[in-house]
Amino acid sequence: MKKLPRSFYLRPTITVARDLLGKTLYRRIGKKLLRGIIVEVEAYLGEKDPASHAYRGRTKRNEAMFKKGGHLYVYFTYGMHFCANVVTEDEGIGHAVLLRAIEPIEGIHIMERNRKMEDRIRRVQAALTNGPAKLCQALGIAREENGTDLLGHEIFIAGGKTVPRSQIGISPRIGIRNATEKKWRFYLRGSNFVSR
DNA sequence: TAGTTGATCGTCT
DNA sequence: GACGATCAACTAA
Repeated sequence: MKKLPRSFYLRPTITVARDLLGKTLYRRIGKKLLRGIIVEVEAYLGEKDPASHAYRGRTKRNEAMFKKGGHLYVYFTYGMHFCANVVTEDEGIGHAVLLRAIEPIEGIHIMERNRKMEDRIRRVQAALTNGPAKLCQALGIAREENGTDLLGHEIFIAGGKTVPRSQIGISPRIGIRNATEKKWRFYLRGSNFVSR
């Protein structure tokens, strides 16, 4: 499976968000390779978007959002969680796509360990990665991964199944308080691994 | 099943 | 000093 080229990420953010559905997200940790299908994302359009971290321009925190498309923006929130975004469009433009959920494919045992589920009561497999912070924990993505180039070898995205238009669901984003909320959340219809 | 709350801290006001 | 692109545990019914 071939890595998506830089040009994939340099396109309009909404387009990239939709096209990321069905693609395969890879995470290499040492010799171990984790893998999952992207099933849910949200677009954040920087200066045009009051809900975006980049709405008020560049700060130390959102610096990575302004990198060239194809980098990773990881932020820390609620005092305990990390969330990962795929940076889109050209350098200097603060747009990104939040990865909200994946369907685990490979390295599931390692994901369970990362999520510290070992000694817990058996859970549905979806609980492993069906939320932006869960996904990061399962894949071992944290502060150090902020700014990672997705054309590198640690974290990257490659082609997956092609998703027919009819399989893509659209809805308002989750956890946004702004009244001007747009329908910028995209997910795979019928997937059991989408967040609630 | 729905609704509420505690955890916990970096960032921006 | 307030609060958040969240989650899990808890309560009530």
